[in-house]
Amino acid sequence: MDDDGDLVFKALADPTRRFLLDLLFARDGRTLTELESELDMSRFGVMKHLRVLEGAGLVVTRRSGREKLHFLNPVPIRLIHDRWIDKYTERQASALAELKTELEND
Amino acid sequence: MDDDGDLVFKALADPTRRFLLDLLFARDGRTLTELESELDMSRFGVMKHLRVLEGAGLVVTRRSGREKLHFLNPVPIRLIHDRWIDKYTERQASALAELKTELEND
DNA sequence: AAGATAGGTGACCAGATGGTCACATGTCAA
DNA sequence: TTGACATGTGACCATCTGGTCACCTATCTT
Repeated sequence: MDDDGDLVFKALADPTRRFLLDLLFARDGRTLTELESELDMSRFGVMKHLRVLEGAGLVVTRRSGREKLHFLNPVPIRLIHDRWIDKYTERQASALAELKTELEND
Repeated sequence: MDDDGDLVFKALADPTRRFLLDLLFARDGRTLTELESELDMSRFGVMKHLRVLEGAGLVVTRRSGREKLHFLNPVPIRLIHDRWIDKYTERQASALAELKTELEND
C-alpha cells in the first residue's frame, strides 16, 4: 500500500514544514539559525523538520564551513501534480485554481 | 502556523488515501463498496479515508439512491503546484520531473 | 588556546492518527 | 413487508508524530 513518494507527502503534511518551504521559496540558501529566527520554536524542532524535508528531497543542502545552507527543490512537487492531473485536464484545473486564487483576494 | 490547505496535505499524507485517488483517477464515479473491494481493509477504514478526502475537497460525491458516487477533484492538487512552482521555473521542474519518470521506467 | 558560534544526537512525553467493531439508518427487490 | 444491501456513527486501542531538553562535535575569531 505504500509508495515511493511517501516521504514527500509526509513531509508536506506538517504546517511548519510547509512554512519552511515558503521561506525558502521566497529566498534560498538560508542557514538553520536564520530559519529558526523566523519560527516560534526551538532550534531542535526546526532542525528535525528540515531533516524530514531533506529526506524527502524537497530541500537540498550544501555545507559551507560550519554553516549548512538550505535550498528548495521543486521537482517532487511537480511529480505530485503529474500523478493526478493529466495533460488533457491540466488547462481546466489550472484555470479553476487561478479563479479560486483571484476570488480569495477580495 | 496553520494554513487553509491543511486538510488537503493531511489527506494526502496517507498511502491508502493516495491509492484511493489513484483508483478514482483511473475511473471516476465509484461507490464505497466498489472501492473497498480493491483494498485489504475493512469498509469502515475505507469510509473514514473517503471522508477525509471529501473534507479536503479532493473528492466530491453525489448520492444516487442508496449509493454514494465518488469523483476526483484535481483543483487542490493544482494549488499545491502553484504554491511552490512559479511560472518561470515551471518549465525546468516539469522537464526534470519527466526525466525522472523516464529513467525509472528502465 | 579559549570562548563563541553553528550544527547534531538520543531519550522522552503529550497529543494526533489509522484501523476495527458493535450497532444503527435508509433503500431496493421479491 | 420482509430480508438483503449500501452507507453511517461513536467508542476504543495501538502506534506514529511534534516538540523539548541535556549533552556533544565542529568551526570561526581573537
